[in-house]
Amino acid sequence: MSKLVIVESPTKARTIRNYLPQDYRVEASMGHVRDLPASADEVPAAYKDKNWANLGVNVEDHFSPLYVVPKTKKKVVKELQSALKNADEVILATDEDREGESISWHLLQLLQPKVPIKRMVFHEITQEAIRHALDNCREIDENLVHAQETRRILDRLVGYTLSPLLWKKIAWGLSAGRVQSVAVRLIVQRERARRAFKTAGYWDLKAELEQSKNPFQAKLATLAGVKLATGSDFDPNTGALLPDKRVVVLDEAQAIALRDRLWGQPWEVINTEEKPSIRKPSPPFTTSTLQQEANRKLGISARDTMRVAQKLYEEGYITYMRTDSVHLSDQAVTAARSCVQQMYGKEYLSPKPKQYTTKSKGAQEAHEAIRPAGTEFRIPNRTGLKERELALYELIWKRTVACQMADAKITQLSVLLKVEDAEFRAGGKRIDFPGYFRAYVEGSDDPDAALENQEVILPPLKVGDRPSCQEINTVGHETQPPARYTEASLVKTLESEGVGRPSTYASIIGTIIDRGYVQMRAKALTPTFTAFAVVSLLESHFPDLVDTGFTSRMEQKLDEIAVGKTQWLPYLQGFFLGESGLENQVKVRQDQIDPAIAKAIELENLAAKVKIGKFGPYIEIPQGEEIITASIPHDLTPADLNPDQVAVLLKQKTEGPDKVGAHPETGEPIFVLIGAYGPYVQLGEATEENKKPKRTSLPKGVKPEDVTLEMAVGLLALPRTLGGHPESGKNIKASLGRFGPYVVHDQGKDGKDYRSLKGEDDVLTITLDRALELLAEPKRGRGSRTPLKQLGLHPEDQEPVNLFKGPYGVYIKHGKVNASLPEGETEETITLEKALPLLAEKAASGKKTSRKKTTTTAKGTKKTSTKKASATGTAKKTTTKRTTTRKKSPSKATNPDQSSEAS
DNA sequence: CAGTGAGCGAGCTTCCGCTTGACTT
Repeated sequence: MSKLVIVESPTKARTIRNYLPQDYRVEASMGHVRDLPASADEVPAAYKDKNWANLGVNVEDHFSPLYVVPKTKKKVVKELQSALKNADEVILATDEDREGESISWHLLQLLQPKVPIKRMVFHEITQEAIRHALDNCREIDENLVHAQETRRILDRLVGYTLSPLLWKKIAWGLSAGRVQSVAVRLIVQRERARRAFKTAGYWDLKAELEQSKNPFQAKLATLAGVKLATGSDFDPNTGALLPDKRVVVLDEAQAIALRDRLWGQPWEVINTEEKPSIRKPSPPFTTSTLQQEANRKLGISARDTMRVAQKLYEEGYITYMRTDSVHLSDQAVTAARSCVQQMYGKEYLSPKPKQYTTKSKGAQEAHEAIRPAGTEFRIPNRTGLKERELALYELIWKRTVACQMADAKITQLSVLLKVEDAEFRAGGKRIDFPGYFRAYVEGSDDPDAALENQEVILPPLKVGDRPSCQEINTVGHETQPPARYTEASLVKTLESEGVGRPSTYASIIGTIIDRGYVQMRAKALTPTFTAFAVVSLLESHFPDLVDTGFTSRMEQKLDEIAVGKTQWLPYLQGFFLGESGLENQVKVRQDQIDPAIAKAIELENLAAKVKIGKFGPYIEIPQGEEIITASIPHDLTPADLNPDQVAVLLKQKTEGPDKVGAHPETGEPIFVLIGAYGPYVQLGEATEENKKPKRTSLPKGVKPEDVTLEMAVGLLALPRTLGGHPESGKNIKASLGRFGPYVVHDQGKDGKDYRSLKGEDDVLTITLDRALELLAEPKRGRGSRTPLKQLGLHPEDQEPVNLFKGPYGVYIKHGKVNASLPEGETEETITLEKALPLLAEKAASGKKTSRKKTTTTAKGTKKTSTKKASATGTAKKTTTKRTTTRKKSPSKATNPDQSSEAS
């Protein structure tokens, strides 16, 4: 018998195993093990007919939730159950935050252990900390569990009542939620501000001066005693000059006149100022700040940052990467300080060890800040890490070490000069002591601020000096509209408002892109027409829910619930039930909202009306009696749509499409049109008998106006046969596909071998030789790398059975079936004979039902059958039987008498 | 993929947060 310890992550399990006695077995739960049913096919048969089955919460019965084990967690639960059989004690060691406490509670509910149970928490993985935790076990904190459950239920209620309203009023498959809708709204608000922004121009003067042969620069500061306008005097949102600003704004002519008037006049220094200041190092990384900095300094997306960080964590380089805490353990502080001393010397050490305090709203601080792991930090270039992993580790190392370094000491210099009635200012900066600048300077979205650690030298100047003027230049400025959000700046805003959690920042952006609310343009998050429509609806009917303050108010209540100050049930009742509750509010809106209005988007300066249709956005223009409609290409957002483009779309409909010419052989006309998937060429007109004339999209980069007759004929003739393959004799063809131009070697029943064309290739002119060259290159991507070892051919189909190395170990591959090596087998010991039964077993069990998301957005015309679950009645039944289901209201959790109704 | 936009009306979409999975068609 042994003691079973359950933690959340397998990596953590592996580490703490070393610090526990031999008779302790450590397993990982892999996060939550139960949840509300995600969709209809997860609802157990016994609940299918309940009207709340889909919601997963029985609002009428004390908001009792229906919990199921999701398909992906069945395996983990099974393993935990079998581990439990040999245990004489269970120790729940999940994280000490709201979600972690809840995971422990769910494990208890699900496993129903008959042996003693303990709850243990620790914040550091050291021998001492774990021993201490083991000696100080406690009970599960029911209040904290209630707080989590309240959060979970509230999110479900918001998401699953608002989303259906959007389906009815705007478009199929849309979504709304406490977090995503706030994110989308922020992005839409920013775009609105950009649209409303009026660029303003202002001018100033810059003088090139010289004092004792030392050149320096000065900028016009005041004119006749009045301050000259600078960028900060304009409203960043509208671009207009802020009211009540006593400033003078120069236009170009005035600036030139002033320059000419001042030219040749004597200059005099009238004041000098020296202001000492210090800069303090930024706190160590949290998930959010790491994502921001990796994005700014390394150009890595939030998702990739987390992937790389996970790898570093698993390999023991850094501490846990999903955290909202800036706390450093004592050993971390000591390690950082010893790094400073060794690498930079004693004078660079901060006088005292530094601790930072977390400022974000709603932080739960279950973990440390992200830092190099261990009691001694490994020096980045001695780790053997490469590329992104090295870059990210180095970033983390520097930031952590900088935390324990001395402040930087700077002197700001300011010299005021007078010429006629104008005053110029020269600014300088002297770094008296670089301090932590030696290790780390925080990146910034503002390029000017990135110069933080650079000196600006001024010659020694004193009052009464008369420097000579070499040159005066006029400088024009234009106010810039507020920048679109990037991943980094959105995460920053969400975090500071307390919206979303470390584990979700990276996926929030994925969600709103998947739903078709946002497109990524270079680094800028650009909202779509759908986002405009959805945000308008939510703002006018549910303003509270899409306000950033909603989450902070919720968090406040949850905190009260966690300490027992507030009851969870009345809070949910107040939120959902009654006259002003969400349920009724949605019902009322159901009748009030006119879909025609909800689907329409008002954009100023645009005669056309934009509407959200079944297949995406389209424009609508009244033309006399009738209304003309035209699709807007899917990759066009409100930011791109201007009157010119509207005119083109309109013209195509009224005057017919642009004719490129007549086909040289058939004489049929060829047109260029713009549709939802962008510009395309069409042979002949669409008529009753020829409903679908031949059409081909233009290749990327080709503009509709550049299409020649020759090109159009070539495109319409695709796919083009290049000739036979010298070995197989089968045809090689070139064509355009979903992912751009390609060549294909069609080997009949042996499948097709595809290669994408490279940048320099043209699908219309590519030769057979070049195609063969491309086909000879190995396929890109991981699926077709060279195998580690070839085991031989499968006796059934004579297809190769090979060994590959994946990120999770070596696996056997036969066609599409992958099987991992069983315990005890290695690359050397495995043979074809041993591999065959493994593959057969995998093929039998591997009838994956994982539903593939279509890549089309909300409006996508999904062609795949959505009736998978009901189509196989028998399969469904067995699934339901295996589902461990418990309906249990948390209030009953402490009352064992009532839990017998379960299952 | 397909160049539509009305609507017979079955059955479906959708939330947030915790974790790793096994790749790619």
